[in-house]
Amino acid sequence: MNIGEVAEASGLPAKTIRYYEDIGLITPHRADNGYRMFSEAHLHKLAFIARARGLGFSIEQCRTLLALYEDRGRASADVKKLAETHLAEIDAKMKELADMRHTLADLVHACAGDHRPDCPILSGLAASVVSD
Amino acid sequence: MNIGEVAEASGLPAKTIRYYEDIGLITPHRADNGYRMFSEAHLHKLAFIARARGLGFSIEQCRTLLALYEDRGRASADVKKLAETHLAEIDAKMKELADMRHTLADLVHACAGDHRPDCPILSGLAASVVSD
DNA sequence: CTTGACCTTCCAGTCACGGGAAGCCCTATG
DNA sequence: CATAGGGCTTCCCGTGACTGGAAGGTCAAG
Repeated sequence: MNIGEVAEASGLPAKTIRYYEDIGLITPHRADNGYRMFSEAHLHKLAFIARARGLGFSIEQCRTLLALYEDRGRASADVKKLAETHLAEIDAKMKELADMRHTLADLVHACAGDHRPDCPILSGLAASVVSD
Repeated sequence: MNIGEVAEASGLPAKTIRYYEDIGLITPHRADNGYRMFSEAHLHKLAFIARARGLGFSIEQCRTLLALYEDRGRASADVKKLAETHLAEIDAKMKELADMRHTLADLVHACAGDHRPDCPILSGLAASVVSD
């Protein structure tokens, strides 16, 4: 398969697939004309990566996941550990966002949102400092 | 004040403050020796930016917020609108993370996490494709 | 006079791509 | 057989918001 076909089949843009080759995630063969040639196994890997990325794993985490996937002697504990690490990252981000959301929602709630200039959102951002 | 002092006082790294000058968010004066000289008003602005960034506003949103802040004739509706836009962005990100978290937590839950190689996490990422 | 802390500019790297240019390859059609 | 189109190639730049580091000027203390 050419890159266009695997792009279609995997859902990844061709640009992204080339990038993945650049950083050594996949190594397609080359036809005589220089075109990349992908096997079913390559497509399989790309789909794997696409799903892992979709779950928010970083490229380096995907690299590790792929290595574990291809290692028939892996321990599922290693995979689980990586996934739990990522889960913790997600939780941390969610908490950060929730904190932001909380503060911001309060400010938005307090703001009249009319034609007048006084605005609790701006006051909140300016915080304790008085004037300038 | 020198950059070190405003960095300390605003909580922003000196590097970041120089960057903010680069992109035109602040324009400190210069002493004869070339050092940046910050006034109280500059510090005030930096603290404002730091808080807005802390709430997740982008640099460009901060630029707009600053302009509104300094416009005595602004309408609070404009500020509120920007804040609500950002609130919606936060909600979108939270939903994305929640979806990821949900799927990932299911996979993690299903994984024994022992010395054996069979792993639902990897199977889940490999999804419908059979083998290679 | 030297040391060390501070300041300056500039360049490169981060992460994970995306846009676009310049040019080769292949197929179909007139 | 020429050409038009679509697909493929490489290469380089840009994104956001910084961060790290090198090379060098400045200042106050001892």
